[in-house]
Amino acid sequence: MFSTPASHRRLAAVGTDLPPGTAPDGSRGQILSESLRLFAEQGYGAASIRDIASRVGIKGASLYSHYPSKAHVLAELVRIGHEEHFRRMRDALLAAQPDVQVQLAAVVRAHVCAHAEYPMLAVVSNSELHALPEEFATPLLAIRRQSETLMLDVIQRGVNLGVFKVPDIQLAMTAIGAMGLRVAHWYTPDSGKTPEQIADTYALFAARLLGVTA
Amino acid sequence: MFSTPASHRRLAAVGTDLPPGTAPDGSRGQILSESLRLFAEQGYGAASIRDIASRVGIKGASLYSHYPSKAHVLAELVRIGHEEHFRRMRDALLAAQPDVQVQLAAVVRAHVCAHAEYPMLAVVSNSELHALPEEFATPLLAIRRQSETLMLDVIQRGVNLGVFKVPDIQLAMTAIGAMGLRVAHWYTPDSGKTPEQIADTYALFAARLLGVTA
DNA sequence: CAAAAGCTAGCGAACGTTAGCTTGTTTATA
DNA sequence: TATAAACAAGCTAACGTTCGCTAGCTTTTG
Repeated sequence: MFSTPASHRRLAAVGTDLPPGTAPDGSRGQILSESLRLFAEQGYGAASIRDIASRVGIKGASLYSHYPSKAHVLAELVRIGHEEHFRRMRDALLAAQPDVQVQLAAVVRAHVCAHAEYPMLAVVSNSELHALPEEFATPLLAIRRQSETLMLDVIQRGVNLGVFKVPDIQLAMTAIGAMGLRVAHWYTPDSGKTPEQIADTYALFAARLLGVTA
Repeated sequence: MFSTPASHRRLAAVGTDLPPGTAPDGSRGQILSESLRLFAEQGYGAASIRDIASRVGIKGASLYSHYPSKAHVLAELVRIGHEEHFRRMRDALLAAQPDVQVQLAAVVRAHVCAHAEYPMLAVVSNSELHALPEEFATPLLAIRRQSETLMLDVIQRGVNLGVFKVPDIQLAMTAIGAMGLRVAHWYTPDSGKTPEQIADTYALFAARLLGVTA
C-alpha cells in the first residue's frame, strides 16, 4: 500500500545501473545487469536462466561458464547492494560534523539516496534475500546489521544528548529505515524530483520524527 | 534493510489469521489460510499447488474443486487484504472527531494496526500483487488508491488549515505509509509490544513528521 | 595452439492443470 | 419411506511445459 507504481509492477524504475566499479566487464557484467532487471521486476523464482541468458544474447547453458549457479548470481547482486548501502552510510557518517543532527541528516540522506539511485538493486537486495540458501544469506545479513547499527547509534547518541526525544528508539529506527526503503519502489528519475531533494525532505522528516522542533 | 527478522525469512510472524468473517468454511478456508502462509513465507512463485494441498491434507488436483486456478487463490487473498485495510482506515476516519490531528492519528493507527494484526496478509497483499495477471490486479489497485486518497486528504486538509507544514505532501504520505507497511515484516506478538502501542508511537511520529510540535 | 566462451542436446525433477473415477451425502420423486 | 438422481469432494494418473543444470562439442581469440 501507498505509492507503489500505478501499474502492478514491483517498482517504477527502469534502469539497471550498478554502482561504478562493482560490475565485471563483458558477459559477466551483462549477466549481473540483466539478472538484476529480471529479479527486480519478476522476482528471483519467476526469472529463469533462459530468460536472463536470452537478454544477454547467449544460451542458458553458456551462463554456467560465468556463474556456477543462479543462486550465486543473486548472492552477488545482494552483496553488491548491501555493501554499497553500508559504504555510503558509513562514509556519510564519517564525513559528518560531530553535531548529532548533522550526523542524522547524513545517514538518512545516504540511506535514501542509495535507494533512489539504485532502486532495482535495493529491491532485489531487500525483497529477494529470502530466496538464498542460508549459507549465502548469513554474511549478507551481517552487513545489514552493521548498517542498522550505524543509524541506531546516531539515534541513541542524540537521545543521550537530549537532542532527540522518542518513546522507543527501536521504533524510531524502523520508521526512519522504512521511509527510505520504500523509495526504491516508487522512485523514477522523471518524477521531477532528484534523489537529493527527496533525501533532504526525508532527513527533515527524520529529525522531526525524533522530536527536533527547530 | 532495517528490522527484518534476524533470519532471512520474509516476515517474523507465524500466524495465518484472516480477518473474522473473510475466510470461507471448510477446505476453501483452509486452502486460503495455508496459501497465505506459503505465499508470505516463500512467495507466490515458489509455493506450489502440491505444497498448499499437502498442508490442507488433500492432493493437488483436489484443490481445483475449490478454486479454478492458483492465481484465483492469490487474488482472493489480496482482495481480502486490501478490503480489510481500506475498511479499517475508512471506519477509523469516520469515527474520528473533526479535528484534523485526531483524524491523522486515527488513519495512521488503523494503517499500522492492520499491518501488525495481519502481517502475512499485508505482506502478500503488498509483495505478491505483481504476480497477478493484469485483469486480476486492476480492481485491487483501485482499492489501494482509495486508501491512499483517504490519508492524502487528511494531510492536505491539515496543510490547508495550517496545522501541518511539509515541503511536499506526496513525500509526506509515502513516508508515513512506508512506516506502517514495514511493520508487517518485523512485527511479532511476542516482541512485548501490542499493535496498539506501536500504532500510538507511529501516530506520534506521523504528527511530528507533519510539523506538529505539540 | 591453448584457453575462453559459446553452442546443441538432453537429463531428471517439478510445475500448473485436466480427465476421469470413487465415495459419501443431500435432494427430489414414486 | 424407499429409491434414484444429483452433487460435492476427494482420489490417481497423466499431459505438456518449464525448470536448473550437465556433458561434450565447436568456435573465437589472444
